[in-house]
Amino acid sequence: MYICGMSDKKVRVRFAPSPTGGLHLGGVRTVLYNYLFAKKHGGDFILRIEDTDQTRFVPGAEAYIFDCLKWAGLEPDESVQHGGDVGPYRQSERKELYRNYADQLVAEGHAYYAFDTPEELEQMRQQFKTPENPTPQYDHTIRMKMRNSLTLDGDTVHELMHSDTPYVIRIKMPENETISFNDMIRGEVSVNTSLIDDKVLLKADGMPTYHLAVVVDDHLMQISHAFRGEEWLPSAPVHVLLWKYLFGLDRMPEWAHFPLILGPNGKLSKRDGAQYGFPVFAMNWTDPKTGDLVEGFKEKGFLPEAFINVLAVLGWNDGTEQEIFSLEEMVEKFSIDRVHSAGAKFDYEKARWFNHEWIKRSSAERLLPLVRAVLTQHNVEVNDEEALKKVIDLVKDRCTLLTDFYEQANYFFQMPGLVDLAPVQPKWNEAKAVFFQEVIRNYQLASVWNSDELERNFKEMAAANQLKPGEVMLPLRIMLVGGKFGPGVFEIAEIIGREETVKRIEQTLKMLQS
RNA sequence: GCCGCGUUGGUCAAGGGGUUAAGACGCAUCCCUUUCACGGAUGAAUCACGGGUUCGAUUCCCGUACGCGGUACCA
Repeated sequence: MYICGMSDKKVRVRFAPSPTGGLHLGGVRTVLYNYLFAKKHGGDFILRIEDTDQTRFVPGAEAYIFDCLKWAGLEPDESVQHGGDVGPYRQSERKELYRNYADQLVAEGHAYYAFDTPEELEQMRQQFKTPENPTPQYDHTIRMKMRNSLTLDGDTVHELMHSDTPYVIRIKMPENETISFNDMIRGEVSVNTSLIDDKVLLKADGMPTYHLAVVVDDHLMQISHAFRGEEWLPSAPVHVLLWKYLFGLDRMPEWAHFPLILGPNGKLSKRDGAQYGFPVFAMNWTDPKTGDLVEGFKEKGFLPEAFINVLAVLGWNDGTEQEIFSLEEMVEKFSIDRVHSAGAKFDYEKARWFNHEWIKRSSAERLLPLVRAVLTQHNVEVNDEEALKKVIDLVKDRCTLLTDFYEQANYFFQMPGLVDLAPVQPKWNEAKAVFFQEVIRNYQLASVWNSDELERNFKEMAAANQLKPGEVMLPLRIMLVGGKFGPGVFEIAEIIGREETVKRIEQTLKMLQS
């Protein structure tokens, strides 16, 4: 899907939008680790997005990816999409380039032209299919039985190529050679070439496959480090071979393959999110084809700081007990050899915990615009910014997601929508009603309006009425908040003010009377 | 099927020949709090299995099992 590399202290991320669109956890983490590595080594972070496969390209995906990364705080220093110092970057604009290298490989005997139609390939797979080998590959054992420039005579090949016959260029995998390379995370990895098929390098439409493109681009763009997901490990030997044939192994970048992020049942998928009720994409994504909306972490109420923190720690740690890292700290402490080699299961509960931690640690200032947006979404308009800040400080400890701020803060700015009388009603009596009438009178006359004073007065009155504070505290809370939650009642009263406090007590009193 | 990569509590994980095998999430109990949280304390729970090597293996080696990935004119 993507790969990253550094050259001249510039990290470039090759990024092809996935066919389903959406930017999932694994994708963001790959970018994050690349970003951290780049920054750690004092480089610039340059993002390059490609239209690698136009037939599958999802409209809008490109802008969406930039939006996600911007939200996550991984904004590129420079985004190169069309020009740039080693551009062009769009695969379609580099078509000739790839073609030349592919032809060079053919000329040097490392690749060949293949004319087999999709039907013929399918036929081949059926024909050679056995219980031991359910998916026959186009490899050294069967390539001499197919229609290609190795089996056809020169004239036929020439004729086919100059007629309209579609053809591809395939790599000619050597027999029984061991390809080994060093992975920065896993150490030496080796594979026998006999086990790998003759991968297509150039498709019938003239576009390169990932295998050819990645090698050519990394060379031309002077990439020194290539980091990508573990799903690429099996095809790495093909890339190594291509490097050997085309540019020399000594110029090959260093490799690192990151572990996969797993869902509750294996590889994390979009379905897991739907099934288990947690997001898998960074931000909301609507599939333009199906119209399906997949909820993102942002919209779910995650702080970007928490989001990247979760991701960073899912497969990496600095060796200490520290778990909460800011982006800056991660840059400082990140090292590729502390990245794990084993896949990690994503734990949504722990992700929520990280968010809770970040909310608790964030200033009211930082949270202000986000909380205001949540409230606005629920049609709660807040004019007094200072009051909102106070409220945020008061309730942030009990918010796991940003969206929780609605429930926890809305009653500071409007009458509680629903007042839950159930906890109060059974034990309600005339004595309490009388007491609250007195509270109203007292509060209306109170000379000072602050929580300490209100609490003192309240308790004195309770004592005078021979009521235990516990008996009347809960009713007061229900009156002001509407439910059994929230910070101290008197602090709430202080913030919402005399008029509003009295009004709420009166209203609830009426409801309890009837 | 074949190939590759993995395997420390339910999950994320530290450690890497001799440790009481850290810590975190979650869970349980208690304390604090006249609400809900926060906070604090305590607890249950782990080296996949079998063989080596070694005085000693969770750690090194080999098998097995399991998981994941790959096996496309997708990336």
